[in-house]
Amino acid sequence: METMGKLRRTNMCGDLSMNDVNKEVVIMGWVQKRRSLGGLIFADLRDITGLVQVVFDTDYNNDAFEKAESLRSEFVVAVKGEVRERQSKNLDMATGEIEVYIKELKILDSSETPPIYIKDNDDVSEQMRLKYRFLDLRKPSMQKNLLMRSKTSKVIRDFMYDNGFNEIETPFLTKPTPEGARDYLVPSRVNPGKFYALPQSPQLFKQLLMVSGMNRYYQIVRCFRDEDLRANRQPEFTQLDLEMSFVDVEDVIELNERLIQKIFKEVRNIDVNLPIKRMSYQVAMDKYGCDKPDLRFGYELNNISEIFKDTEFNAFKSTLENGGIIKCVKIDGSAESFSKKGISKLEKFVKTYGAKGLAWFKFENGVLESPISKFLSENEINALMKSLNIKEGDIAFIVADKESVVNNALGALRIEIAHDKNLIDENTFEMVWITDFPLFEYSEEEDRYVAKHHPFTAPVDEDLDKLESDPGSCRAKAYDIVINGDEIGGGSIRITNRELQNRMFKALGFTQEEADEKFGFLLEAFKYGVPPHGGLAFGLDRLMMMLTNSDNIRDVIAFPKTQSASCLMTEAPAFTSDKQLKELGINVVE
RNA sequence: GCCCAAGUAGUGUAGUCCGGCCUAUCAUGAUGCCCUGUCGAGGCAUCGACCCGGGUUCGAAUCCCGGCUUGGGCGCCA
Repeated sequence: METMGKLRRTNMCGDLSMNDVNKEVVIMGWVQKRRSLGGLIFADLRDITGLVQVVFDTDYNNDAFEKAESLRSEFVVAVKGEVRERQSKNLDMATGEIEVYIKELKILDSSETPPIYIKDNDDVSEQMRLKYRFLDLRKPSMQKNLLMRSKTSKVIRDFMYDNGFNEIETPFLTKPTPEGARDYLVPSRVNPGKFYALPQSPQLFKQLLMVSGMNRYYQIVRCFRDEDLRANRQPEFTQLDLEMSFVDVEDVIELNERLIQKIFKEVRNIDVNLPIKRMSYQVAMDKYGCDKPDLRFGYELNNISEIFKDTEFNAFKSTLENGGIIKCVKIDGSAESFSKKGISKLEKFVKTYGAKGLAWFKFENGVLESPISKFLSENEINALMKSLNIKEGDIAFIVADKESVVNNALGALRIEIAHDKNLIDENTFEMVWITDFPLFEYSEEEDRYVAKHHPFTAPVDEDLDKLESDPGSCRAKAYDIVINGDEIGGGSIRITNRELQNRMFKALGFTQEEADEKFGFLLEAFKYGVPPHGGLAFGLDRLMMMLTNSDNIRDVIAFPKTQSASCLMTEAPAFTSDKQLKELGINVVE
């Protein structure tokens, strides 16, 4: 192998163009592909900017040609040569109008045959990609994603700086949290038996920074949650976390809209019109069955409980008697595309969300078809047809169950059908703020109210009185930004009054002692003058999925974890030595 | 914790339902040779694989049981 010697790059591969013809250039990079024609060798040279064809010609420079015969894929080389206009241009290639005739070749490193191809859309398994991530990241699409992520961070930092935010770091070694996701724990060597937790978010620290008078804080920060993974969930992920003093809901939303607008403009050259639309939590649940509606298509849900209030049909009757509801989603004019087999697949689909079944009505060739029509009265059928405005070719799917199951199942079904029917345009971005979240939700498992957002979220002013009397109907000063059915960010105005915070803890079922033990430092800080404040956190990884049109979070993270939270490249997590465990005061299991 | 899908040369696959004709298909790759306008280069030759463990059977890539790994989903994710 050789060194670069005195050679230094004058140009990047992908930047060369007709403007460089006849110039002498030095470029360096990886051999994408060598094509030998005997006395003439072509090679595509790759660096982060792209590919350029280099030519080794016996008639031009025989020394370079002879060395080039040993070149193989992924060898690292430095070449000096002359840019020439091509005889036959390759218009599929960004630099296809030119090529570089090589007069000096230095082979800086060789390479074994790579276990995966270095090209996009290579069909290689996720397992191989992750094990050889350093090679996977050589692919243009992955480099493009990571560069876009880098640019997004820069746009964010510029915006935050220009708007008076201060970037302040908060600890990674912090205190286990009682509510919320499972913590990743870190044993303390000098405090045997005690543990730090990695932060699920810097929530309390950023609030304390407001108490400190830092006015506006932000951080692009890693957060950790020891929960099961999904296509858009990693155990460690990155948030743009921000907090502002002396603000209410409108101020936070207004600032963040401008940030979103700027990101989409500068990163993707997409115009986002402000203000972004708003929707209350209640409306979102009623119409879309979830608090992160995908608004790129219709298929709204309809509550049809009223129609069946006196029904004799047992399945509906008992549902209503037990406090459940009946909702449906109507699919316009495509009844014929739903075969019996297709419908039974959808039924199986909704069952994964807890629905007991999926009823349907199909109106085709003037005939109403339904597996349950014989159980319903003519009045009920007519009322249903009328209220849903069912026309020729329509089909409606119905789920009857308790409200959460109905919303869950039909909310997912409308998305599933939209996907099946290819209704979703990947290049549109439908954004919506979801507001007026409930402050609490009831946890059957714990038999108490838990915070819907988190325990530091302020109730809306009008609902303050109901904190004790009717917690279930209290709304929160909380808001989520949803893009294309994905929750991209969320936040709230915080409680800044010690008394109110104590009432909140009480409503959540904490005793004073528990509250003091878990959040004493916050309550202590609240004794000393707290400005009104609130903020928001964006899931940066999910935002990058949007911006890069990725359907998987791993494609926007350089070194992600697998579904079982391991890293196939480093083989983390790993067993450690008994010595290390003993030092940490952890009993060694024999 | 649960459900679903997958695991065959370096890589991607066919074969698996219905066991034997599998000495396992094809593509790509790698290696060597030929070739001065290729760019999905071409031609000739060669190389290379049934996830692990157990079982059924005369016989298992194929059937059964257990496990591991990867992906998707439910629960979970304040």
